[in-house]
This record gives sequence, C-alpha cells and structure tokens, in this order.
Amino acid sequence: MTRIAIFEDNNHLRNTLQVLLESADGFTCTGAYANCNDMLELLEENPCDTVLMDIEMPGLNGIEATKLIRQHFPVMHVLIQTAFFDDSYIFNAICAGASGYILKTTSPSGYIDALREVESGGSPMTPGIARRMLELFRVNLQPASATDYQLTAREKEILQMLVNGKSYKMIAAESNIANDTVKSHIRNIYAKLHVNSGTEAVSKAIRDRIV
Amino acid sequence: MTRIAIFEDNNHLRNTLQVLLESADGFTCTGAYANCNDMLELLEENPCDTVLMDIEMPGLNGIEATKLIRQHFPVMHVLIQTAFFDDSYIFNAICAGASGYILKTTSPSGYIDALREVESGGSPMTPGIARRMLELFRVNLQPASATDYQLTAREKEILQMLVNGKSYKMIAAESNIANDTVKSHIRNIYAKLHVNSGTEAVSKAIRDRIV
DNA sequence: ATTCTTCTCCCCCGTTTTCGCTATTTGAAT
DNA sequence: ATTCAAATAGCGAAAACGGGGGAGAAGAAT
Repeated sequence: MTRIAIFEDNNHLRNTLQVLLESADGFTCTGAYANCNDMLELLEENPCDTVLMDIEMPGLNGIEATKLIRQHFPVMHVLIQTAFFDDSYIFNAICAGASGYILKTTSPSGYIDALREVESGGSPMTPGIARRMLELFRVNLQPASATDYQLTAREKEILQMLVNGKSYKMIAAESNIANDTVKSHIRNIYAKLHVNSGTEAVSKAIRDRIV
Repeated sequence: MTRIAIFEDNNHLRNTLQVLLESADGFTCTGAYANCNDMLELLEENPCDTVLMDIEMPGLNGIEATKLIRQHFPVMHVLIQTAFFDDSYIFNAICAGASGYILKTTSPSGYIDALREVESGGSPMTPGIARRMLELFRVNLQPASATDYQLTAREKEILQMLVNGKSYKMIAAESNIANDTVKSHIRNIYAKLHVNSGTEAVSKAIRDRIV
C-alpha cells in the first residue's frame, strides 16, 4: 500500500485527488492539505511515501516545500503537479529534488500511473515537460562551442591555473618555467581572449567553458 | 504518416523493428541500416521525421551520429535506444540533441508509444532513465548552496563588477565612491571568501554561484 | 631550405592590487 | 542612550600585474 499526501490549495482538485487515491488499487491517502503551514509536522505525524505537491500555493510555495521535504525526509518522493508550463518552475523544481513533474491537465489514470512510476524508481513527466527539461539541460551544460579562442595547450594549462587562483609565481613554480615566461603566455592569452586583466580572463574562461 | 529510419547493428532487432513499424498504424519505415556509414547521404535521399538510433554500433557510434543528424537536419528527431543504462551515455546523448531515450527492454507497443510521443513534441524516456537524468541535472546545476559567505548587498555588487572585469577605478567611478572605499570592500570580500586575489574571488564567485 | 608557430626567457617601466592600520558617519537594533 | 554592523575614506609600503619591446631554440609545415 503506497501512502500519498496531497498539498493543493484548490479545494475541488484536492478533494477529487483524494477520492481518486482512495478508490485506486494499492494507494492510500494519508492527508490532503490546502497549504504548507506545519507541513513538516504533518508529515512527521502522518508519514507517507510520496507527496503530490502543487507549486502555486499561498504561503510557502511548492518548490520551497519540496526542498524542505527532501532535507528532512530524504527517502520521501515529491511529485510536482502544476497548472503552468514555465521553465524556471521546471528548473527549480528539479533542483529542489522533485522526482517527477506533471501538469494538471493529466487524466486521473495518468495521475495514478505517475504515482506508480515514482514508487518504482521512475520519474514521470508530462511529455512536453520532458522535452523542455532536455533543452534546459542542453542549454546549461552544453559547451558554448561556438567560441574557439585558438588557445594552445600550454596556454590552456596556464589559464586553468589562473582560474584556480594561482599567482604568476605559483604558476611559474608548478610549471617549472620562468616568471617572465608565464607573463608572456598570459599576455598572449589576454590578446586571444580580448581581455586585459586576470579577473576578466577567469570570468570569460569559466563562462565560455574553456576550462 | 510518420516516417522512421532505423540504425541498429543487431540484425534480428533491426528486422523486428522494421516489421513492427510497417504494421503499426501511422508509421512507415524509410530505411533500416546496420551502421552509420553514409548516414547523411542515406537520410538525404530518404528523408524521415524521426530516427531510431542505437548507441553501440561499429564505426560511428549513435551519439556522434546524433550530433551529425542534428547539425544537418535540425528538424529531424532522434530517439535513442540502447541496451545499457550508463550515465555518460545519457549525458552525452542529451547534449548531442536526442529527443528521447529508451532502453531496448521496452515492449513493442512501448516503442510505438515512444515514437508517437516524439512526433507530438514530447520526450519519452524509460522511467529509470528519467530519474537518472534528473539526478544528473541536479548534480551538474545545483548550487553548492551550503556555502553562504555572508556578503552584504554592497559587497555582492562590487564582487559582481569584479567578475565583469572592472578595475578598482572603474568600480569606484560607477559606484560613486572613492578608490579607497572599493579597496576596503574588496578586502572584506576576500576575507569572507577566504581568498587573496581577484582571480580567486572571481572563480569562487562564479563556481559557487554567488553571482 | 625556409617559414611559421610555440615555448621559452629577458629588460624596462608604470600601474594596479593587496595588505597592514586607522577612522568617521549612518542607520538599525537593543 | 548605547551598541553594532555596514559603508565610507584615508595613508603607506610591498608585491603583483600589464604592456611595450626583443630574441633564441625546437619542431612542424611548406
């Protein structure tokens, strides 16, 4: 028997979900709440396996609530349900530790399927959400690639050390070259990156994923 | 009629998939190939809407092939199918531009469902894959969070400008404060960040997502 | 053979940064 | 009323950095 708690401020939807759960095979509803006040205490007293969490709620929103749940009950799963298709919602929900993300347009049987999937180690997502997530992933992790500054291997090494906070002296020592050589390399790096200070170079190196 | 091309080196599976597609409603198979040699030419001559792509193949592997397809045919979708559950596969497939990722343990009807989902703008994923992806997302994008350096608002402003490559003088001018004040602030920032140079501060600021 | 790039090193010179220490003002908190 | 944090500002000295020039050796490319 999988235990589910519901946090959803819309009375009608909340009741519908509760009834749905109680009538579904293998599920029981341990609580259905309109907001996240006293959420941690409620979950402490009425433990569950998965929380069905709305995002838009008065008081503590669903994303902050998800963070708290994951902090205090690491084994509990949180399935996000929301009416809105918003990148920052998706992004933040994932970072907060959600195990799935479905839209409220999902059918009743879809809700049940999603909850079953969560319980069996999956992460159900409305198809469009999954697509957005892949794109967020790409945008955020994909090397910029377009920008190639034609740095030589040695220059990349030295830039890397600069990014790690090393001074000219330390770089010279670690690389077994003279201080002036480091200076030369860094001068060339600055020229190629079109910058004229270490801070600028580090900033550009990290943002353009050169290192 | 959705047109599908198959790249899969296992003869049996390739034939099975081809038969499955031809018998399924709304699908047609434009080609079934054992490797990715001449892939671009083949796709050029036999255009399709979605490519069903294996990862492990002799010669060009499915991930590199996916990159090429996305470069040359941006509207074409690639649905990855693989026998292995491997983080780096998942990560690289997503970065390469895959529209979905399913395991070969998927049932025939699951394959058809997945292809339909791809066509309608979704990104089907085997549940466990979706979970891994969420975790990869978190690991790679989650702010360290634990680190709060207690910077004041003013200090954050100045750190931001430092990250943007501004010199003390420029910061002073833009902030309408004396050069020495900038010096004071930066000194305090360094102390709080436990660094002792601008490059280190910038590096830490970006990596710990202070800015 | 000659050119080109890369890595190496040197000189000079001025500017910028870093690090001590001190100090005033302001606004919020108690 | 007093305490406290934050923002402001100054001085001085040592260290580091940035920009200019030049130059030799090794290796690849032609």
